[in-house]
Amino acid sequence: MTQTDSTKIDDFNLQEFLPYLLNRAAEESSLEFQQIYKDRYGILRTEWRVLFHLGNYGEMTAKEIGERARLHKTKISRAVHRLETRRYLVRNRSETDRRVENLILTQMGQSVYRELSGIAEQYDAKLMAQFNADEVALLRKMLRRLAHMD
Amino acid sequence: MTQTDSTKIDDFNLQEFLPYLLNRAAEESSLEFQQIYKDRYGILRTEWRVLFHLGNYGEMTAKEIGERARLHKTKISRAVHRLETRRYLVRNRSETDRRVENLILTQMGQSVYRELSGIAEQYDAKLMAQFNADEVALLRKMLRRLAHMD
DNA sequence: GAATAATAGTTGATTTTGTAACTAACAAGC
DNA sequence: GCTTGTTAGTTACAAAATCAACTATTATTC
Repeated sequence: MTQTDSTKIDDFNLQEFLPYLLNRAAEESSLEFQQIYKDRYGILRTEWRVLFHLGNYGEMTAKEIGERARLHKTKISRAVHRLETRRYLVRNRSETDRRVENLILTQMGQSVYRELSGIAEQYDAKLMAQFNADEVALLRKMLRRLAHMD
Repeated sequence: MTQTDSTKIDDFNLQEFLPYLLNRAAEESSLEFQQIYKDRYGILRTEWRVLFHLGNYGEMTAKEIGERARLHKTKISRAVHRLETRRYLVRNRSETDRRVENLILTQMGQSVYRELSGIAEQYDAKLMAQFNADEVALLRKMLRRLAHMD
């Protein structure tokens, strides 16, 4: 099927459409890493995000994680429940506001986080290796801007 | 929660981790556009991808779409079914191989595609406007590489 | 300080996805 | 030309995501 096919409608080029490119790159670049935490620890994408937020930033509440990771509270709630069941974290109800619970990684959770963040670092290095340092720095900057993380 | 918090475990920085950045940027940059095709035409992400492949490349089989868009055949099958129900496309069984069906956008499908691709183009322009042309060209190139699209 | 509104988090119903097993058609080997 | 293997696409069942309604607690307002 070529560009000159009679059924081609307009001049829009999907291959250049930024949201599509971003999604394809995100899917592709996550695939391998995703497989590792799924196969090895049986955790899902959302659980990975929660685990990494706690490991990376330390003790937080569900709400704080939701804001930082841009995850909906129901997703967080279920992810926290599963991580708790696996004994990767414990909840600590706030003394000052009994609605709030502080989430804390257990020894086991920390150990899983450390192992996975090590693998993540290696994986990241491998991805970056195909570009030069300036390019990677610019890429990160642009992605942070697009993600409203700056 | 700061970096110096006692519960912080290591030196890994989530904000710099490429797969995470790519996912966040992809989610964020798709959100607004996604809302449009969802609210206006009631179609899902996978259906959007199938529709755009057919609109952009012309008549194709489910298998070809799957390869190009990196979508699993069950996803395609269901998306095609729904697009067919909405009368956005028709199936045309191949004469030479009765297993294969060529997928063709109807007038209605083409019209929806044209409207959405127009919106997509505007949206893309808006996203790019926050960077200069060189930066955008490099970003696209790097994303295509990461997505194995080159 | 009682009534109302707002917030943190959970639960349930529905939709969507993922995995595997399936059907139908074609291809290859003998 | 019949058995075996492969391919295109579908379907069934389980797992996960989404959305709205819910509980419990705190904040606000009169």
